[in-house]
Amino acid sequence: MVYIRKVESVFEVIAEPNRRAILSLLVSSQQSVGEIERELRMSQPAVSKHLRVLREAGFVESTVDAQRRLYRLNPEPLQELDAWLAPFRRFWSAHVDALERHLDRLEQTTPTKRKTRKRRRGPNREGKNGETK
Amino acid sequence: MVYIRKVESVFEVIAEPNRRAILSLLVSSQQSVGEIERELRMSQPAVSKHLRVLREAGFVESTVDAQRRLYRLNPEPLQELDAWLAPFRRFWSAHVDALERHLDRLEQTTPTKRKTRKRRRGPNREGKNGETK
DNA sequence: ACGTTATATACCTTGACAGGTATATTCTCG
DNA sequence: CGAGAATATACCTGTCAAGGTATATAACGT
Repeated sequence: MVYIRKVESVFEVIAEPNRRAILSLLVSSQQSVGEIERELRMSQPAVSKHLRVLREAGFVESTVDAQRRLYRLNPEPLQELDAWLAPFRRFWSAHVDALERHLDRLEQTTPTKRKTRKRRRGPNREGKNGETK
Repeated sequence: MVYIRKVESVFEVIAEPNRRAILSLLVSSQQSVGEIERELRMSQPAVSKHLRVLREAGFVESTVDAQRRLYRLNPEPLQELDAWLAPFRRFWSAHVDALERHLDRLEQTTPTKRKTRKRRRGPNREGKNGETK
């Protein structure tokens, strides 16, 4: 029975609601297992198991503090997710632009009160940083 | 037998690799089921089932073209995901900044060649749009 | 050294999901 | 109308993940 090391993808890891809760908790500060257990009202083994998954996928790191383990966030996997989103961001900005052009045309042909129409914003966020992974 | 409408979370939907592949395919243009089937080399029922999940979760919409159904992307669920990422982005930008400050201090105390050190960038992207969702 | 606290792991059970095959449905065209 | 194309659905099955209980491991304080 050859053991295949199960490398869970970023997506599978964050598919689990409790794991997302843990991540959201850690975004403000590091926490011990017991603290997570209490704040999220999960059983201790459950917390430990989710932390293991998160750790093996690189979402969190831990340091030892006597009997406690302090877990803290590691951004890389979520940055990967962010990178994955890039093409879709381009997609939806393109669509917002199209909609705006459409509204602009409507406005031109239908000269109504001509009140508030938000100004177009610059070259659509996610500037040249991010995305390059 | 009361049917509970299973509303899959954005995260569960994109946890499936084939579904992500479909989304990536649709980002460039709309496609029929048959086209997706061929391009991704999946069975037709598999494609239909994934499309059903994607449709019910709002990731895609379809229009009828004779016997075909053309599926196209709908950005909202992915925008939700983008919004979920916001706090974590703040987290990792903060850390990049901390790292830079650290490096700056190192540089000060160790006056070496003093060559290229990138300038700090402004208030960390994802300007006041997005996120408010 | 001992009891206690904190965390990890083993084992088991249950439920969900993804894929396959077969079939239903719907449209087109001759 | 009938054959065939395109898509959806039903049913079945294997796999796997998540949670629970019990237990192991390790470090603390006395």
